[in-house]
Amino acid sequence: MDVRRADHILDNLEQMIVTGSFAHGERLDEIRLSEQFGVSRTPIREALQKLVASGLVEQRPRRGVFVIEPGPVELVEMFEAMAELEASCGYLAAKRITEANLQALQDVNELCKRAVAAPDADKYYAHNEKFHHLIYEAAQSSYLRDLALRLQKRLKPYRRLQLHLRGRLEQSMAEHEAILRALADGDSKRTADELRGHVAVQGEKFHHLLSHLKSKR
Amino acid sequence: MDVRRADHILDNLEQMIVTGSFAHGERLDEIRLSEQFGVSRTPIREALQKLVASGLVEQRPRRGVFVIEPGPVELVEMFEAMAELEASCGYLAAKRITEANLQALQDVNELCKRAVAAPDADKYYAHNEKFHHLIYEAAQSSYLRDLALRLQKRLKPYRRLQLHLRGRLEQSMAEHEAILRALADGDSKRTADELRGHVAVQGEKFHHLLSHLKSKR
DNA sequence: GGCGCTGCGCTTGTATACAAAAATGTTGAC
DNA sequence: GTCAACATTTTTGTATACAAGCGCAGCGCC
Repeated sequence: MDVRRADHILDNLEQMIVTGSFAHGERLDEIRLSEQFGVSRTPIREALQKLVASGLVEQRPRRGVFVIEPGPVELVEMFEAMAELEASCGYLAAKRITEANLQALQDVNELCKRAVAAPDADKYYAHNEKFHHLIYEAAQSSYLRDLALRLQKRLKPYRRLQLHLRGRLEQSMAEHEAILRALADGDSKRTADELRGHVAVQGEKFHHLLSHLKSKR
Repeated sequence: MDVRRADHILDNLEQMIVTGSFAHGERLDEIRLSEQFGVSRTPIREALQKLVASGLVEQRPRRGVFVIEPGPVELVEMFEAMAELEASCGYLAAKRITEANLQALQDVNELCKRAVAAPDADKYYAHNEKFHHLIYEAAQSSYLRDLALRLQKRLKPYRRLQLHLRGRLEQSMAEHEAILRALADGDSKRTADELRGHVAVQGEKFHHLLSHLKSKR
């Protein structure tokens, strides 16, 4: 089953952090966590190290590890980087995509379209994610793909927030269509631009959402 | 001094791996390393975990960690990703670069030019690195900058190889000039293209070098 | 009253002991 | 001679014990 307890703990902690079980800047107490998970400090520390490496927490020597709640600036930067990574994947994908890949993308996009028509935001979210994963794959560069996957995962909780904005689903679909056309044409620059815009708009929407929430208080 | 032994060990191991102290696929023996460094297995394991996270080694559960010697395919993919990251940084930098940043770039480029004239490959290498770092900074996106820095560090040992190819220094300088012109013009797309080409050519040269070495055997 | 010093407790970092799984060597049957 | 099953050894993963630095309260000094 769980051959290594540390791996299990890592997944749990990751989940807890992204779902906000810890306050901003809170110290992750090794002893408390070890009691909570029913293991010794060793596997806890192992998991914490990996969290540090993944960038979810910050380690201050001899002080402990603290959860990093990225501020607005960091988040905008991350969305920006995501836009660039997607643009890069699209740039390469346009040159290398196979008929089969393109067909798969169109199929997934069809599913997206139906989710919009429903409308079923959750379903759309899932298919949309698949759509982007297919583009990462089509770029045929595992290093770039892994970068994109990692950052996408990191941004997941924030991307979800802005999905329920009115009209966003329809707009997103239109962008998908444009991306598909560019890919089908094998136009790498246009694909890159369309993808960059598609992701950047998410960052902007998110930014608006943030300022909105702020002004409300 | 060395408040945490594990950090020191990590740096050493990193160095040893990139300089080829270990054979391809060799298992990093925890006990041997702990004797070698004069510490217990605990800090060794901690360092190994970080190496796993950084992608220099691979961990197979209950088997140990093994050094990953990236094959030709992986290396080409990494150079490709580097080209894309640099292009992205350039794209953003062209929109955001300040006069001061631009001047700093031009100054460093002047140093590069002198190193070429000398010719001093080592000095050129150092200044060239600074040149690219300045571009990462000018992009004003710390996330993207960190990605670029990490991959650049990873590719360091391979990039060095192809620096002594005849005529490469002069060609590289010409590319730098083109990049600077595009940046000065604030032309983000041209900057991206120039940078992509500049880095991609390194990857290609490296590829040629590889096949050359292979055919020689 | 404010400030710095000192000692105690708490937490991290490291060493060692133990458990469990994989690698390896040995023996015996065919 | 080969192969498979078992025992031994080796190595990873986890628990516990110990060391060492940081924070903070209490105390004295200015």
